[in-house]
Amino acid sequence: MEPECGLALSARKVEYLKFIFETGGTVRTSEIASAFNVDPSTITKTLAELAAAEYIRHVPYHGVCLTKTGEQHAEFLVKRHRILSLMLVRNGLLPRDACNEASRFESQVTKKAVDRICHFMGHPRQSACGEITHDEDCLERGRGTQS
Amino acid sequence: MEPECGLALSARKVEYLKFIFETGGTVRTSEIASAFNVDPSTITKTLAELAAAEYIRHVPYHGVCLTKTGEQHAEFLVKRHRILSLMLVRNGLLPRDACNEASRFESQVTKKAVDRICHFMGHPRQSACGEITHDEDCLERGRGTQS
DNA sequence: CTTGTTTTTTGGAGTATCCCCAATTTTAAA
DNA sequence: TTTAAAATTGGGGATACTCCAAAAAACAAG
Repeated sequence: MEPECGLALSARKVEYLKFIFETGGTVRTSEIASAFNVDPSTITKTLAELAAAEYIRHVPYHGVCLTKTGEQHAEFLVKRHRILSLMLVRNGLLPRDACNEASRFESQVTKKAVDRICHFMGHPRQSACGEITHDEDCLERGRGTQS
Repeated sequence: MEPECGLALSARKVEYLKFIFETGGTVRTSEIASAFNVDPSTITKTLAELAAAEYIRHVPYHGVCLTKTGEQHAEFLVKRHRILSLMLVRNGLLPRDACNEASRFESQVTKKAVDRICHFMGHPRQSACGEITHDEDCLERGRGTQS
């Protein structure tokens, strides 16, 4: 695994991908556009990039859905957000603020770091903004493995 | 105080400003360029922007030094880095990794959040990467003040 | 005090990531 | 089948980075 694993997507793309994941199924351009208050044409362009990277399948004029890869990655993105939010809450922030701060910086935090924080916190199931599910990687990591 | 206080500078500018602060006195373009492994012309341009924002004074062909504002801000930047690094160490990361992760995302963390984390951690004097000094704002914040 | 080396700056250009508007295309409902 | 809504395309702009080549300034040595 590359050391910078988890930094492939920009902050904005992370937000869009999480939104698609959480909405579920086929998501329309207009849904994303209004959720983030940006012009639909901006969404179309970003979706094209996410599709090129094979995170989503885009049927023009109909909407997008996650690929298998996209879904796995989105699971990580959501977990990362929740682990970081929880860490902030456990370090003195209000849930709402924790969530906002995390959204701003989470795209810059590696998977390795998230797994270690997760392990340190005892693989919690509940965050400030939703449930946390744990993958194999995460459950293994953190004890002796400094890689 | 604006809610987004602390987000004025890009990640790169934060790094440059911290470097100028930590080097101290008058810093030359070439010093910054070699420290970050970028072309000197890139530094000249960024310094022009930092000078326009009045964080530094730039005497062409001679170097830059911090303004009063720049120095105060740099103190905050260094403290933010150290508080976040320390939080990561206290949440399971190795000091080196904590420092690297923090450098990547710190530019997106508000002063408000830093003050609360700092308060929560008991205004520590020592981080993974240096001493921490505390300002008035920080010592006041966090108890009841949710602003 | 002038030549030659080093440092810095200027000007030009490219990439990436955002964003919006206007016009066109497609879909879907009346 | 006409028409309104949704989506896309094409064009353009902003910010934040980056580098290279050429000009300018500084400085040291002779």
